Amino acid sequence: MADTAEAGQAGSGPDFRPLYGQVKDLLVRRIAAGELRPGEALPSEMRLAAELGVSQGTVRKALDELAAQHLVERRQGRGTFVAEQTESRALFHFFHLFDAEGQRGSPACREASSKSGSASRAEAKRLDLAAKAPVIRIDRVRTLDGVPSMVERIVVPAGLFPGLAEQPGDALPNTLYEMFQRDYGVTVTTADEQLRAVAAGAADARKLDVPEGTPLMEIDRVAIGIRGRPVEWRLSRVRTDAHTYRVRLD
Amino acid sequence: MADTAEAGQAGSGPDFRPLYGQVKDLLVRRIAAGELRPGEALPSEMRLAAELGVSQGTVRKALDELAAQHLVERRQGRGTFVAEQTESRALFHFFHLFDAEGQRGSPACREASSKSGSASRAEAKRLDLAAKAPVIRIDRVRTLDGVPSMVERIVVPAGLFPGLAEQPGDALPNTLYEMFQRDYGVTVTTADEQLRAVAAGAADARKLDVPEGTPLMEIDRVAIGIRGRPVEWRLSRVRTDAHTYRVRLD
DNA sequence: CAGTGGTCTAGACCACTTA
DNA sequence: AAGTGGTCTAGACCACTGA
Repeated sequence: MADTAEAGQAGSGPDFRPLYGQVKDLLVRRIAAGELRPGEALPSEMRLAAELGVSQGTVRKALDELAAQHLVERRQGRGTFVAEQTESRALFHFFHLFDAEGQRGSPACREASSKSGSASRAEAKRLDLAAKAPVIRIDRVRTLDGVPSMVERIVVPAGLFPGLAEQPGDALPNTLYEMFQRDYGVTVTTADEQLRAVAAGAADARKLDVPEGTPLMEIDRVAIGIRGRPVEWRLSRVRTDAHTYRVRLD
Repeated sequence: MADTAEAGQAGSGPDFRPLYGQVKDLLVRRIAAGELRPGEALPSEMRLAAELGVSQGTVRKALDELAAQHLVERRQGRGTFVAEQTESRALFHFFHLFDAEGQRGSPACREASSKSGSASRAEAKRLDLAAKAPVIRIDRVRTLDGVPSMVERIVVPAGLFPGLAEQPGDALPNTLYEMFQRDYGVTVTTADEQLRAVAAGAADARKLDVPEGTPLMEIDRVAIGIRGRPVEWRLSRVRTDAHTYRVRLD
């Protein structure tokens, strides 16, 4: 950092990274390593600038971009804080089912069970694991506004969640990502989803109380952690008679 | 603008808007009014700063935010340009169907027809029009990689697209948004989509060459123009046996 | 009241593009 | 060579927060 700072400007070279980008990387590494914990305040802009030997404007640009990625939150007059996975934040970013009036569906949990196992080929591929690596599988049914509306199969690498397999299924909270962060230091930052329409199989039909063959929306999600690696694979099948999946494109 | 600039800082008041926000608004108005046309270069940062009596840094912040919204494009060494709706841009932002290998499906058009009419209640509501306002309806079947895969009903306010109704349906291009902007000065900036799983009806089944009752994904989209008003309602039903709808969440 | 982030300014050097 | 956006700096005043 200092070398570039002494030059006083952008510098050059093939693999050059702007100063504010280097500041960003440094802060991301500190957060990912747990030196800065969720909810904790970062040093102020002035302090960071002094520590790193760059100007306040450069630190500001780095922090602004981290805030845009929801990795930190800035609060005027208070400071900059490592983002915390709250239930409302998790729902806002990762739960997109709304009822006809545009109200976010409020999910609850039912019939959850978790088991240990070793990764199938599909699981290993999705989670970027070695063949037969240990995984934990969670099956559950979720209700929306009281009606059984989703069946979910969740698969996570056992290595990231030591002890999770021993939890009884019904002890699992409704929004897992909050627990992932609080109890295991695993922060979900992004997710890739693939949606398709499928026909309800016999098991789906029974759990969701619909006729076999009913069209369901299948949501195939891989959640990515702060280090850029997959941390969860989730396959959901959803009734869309009372709720729709909403996206804003721009 | 000048009054705030003279003060030299943020200012105050209940409905205060930062200087860079005012610059943004001004530029958006100029683009929306057609004073700055798609593809055209904006004045340079220095020129804008001089014209508006603000510093270059303030103009820069405004332009950076407009670039983040894809309203302008910045090219180092060349200038800042009003964003143009190209086919690849339209597909990138508004077409989210990918095949199993992760390649974007390449859509083509078939059996397009367009007719004038007056808005139904649902159409008037979606498009924020008066009851029975004149609309143009386009029906078409689209293929993905050669296979008939989508049926679409597109509805637009006739007032925004004078003369469009007289176009024969098969003269319509594959990506409409490019034509909306080039021929009618209507720029689509964002869209709200609602997705659900539905069963193919008799007409769907015939057009898509699938059995009646096959699960299809229905995409209900309202496209919003640069002035913030709805400019198109599009209802699509899609086969998702070979393609999936992909979203990245963060 | 001191400390924080939010806004604004002025000026510098750089890399890139075009001519 | 001239002009553009990209980066970086230094310093100012502001609104907001909490002790």
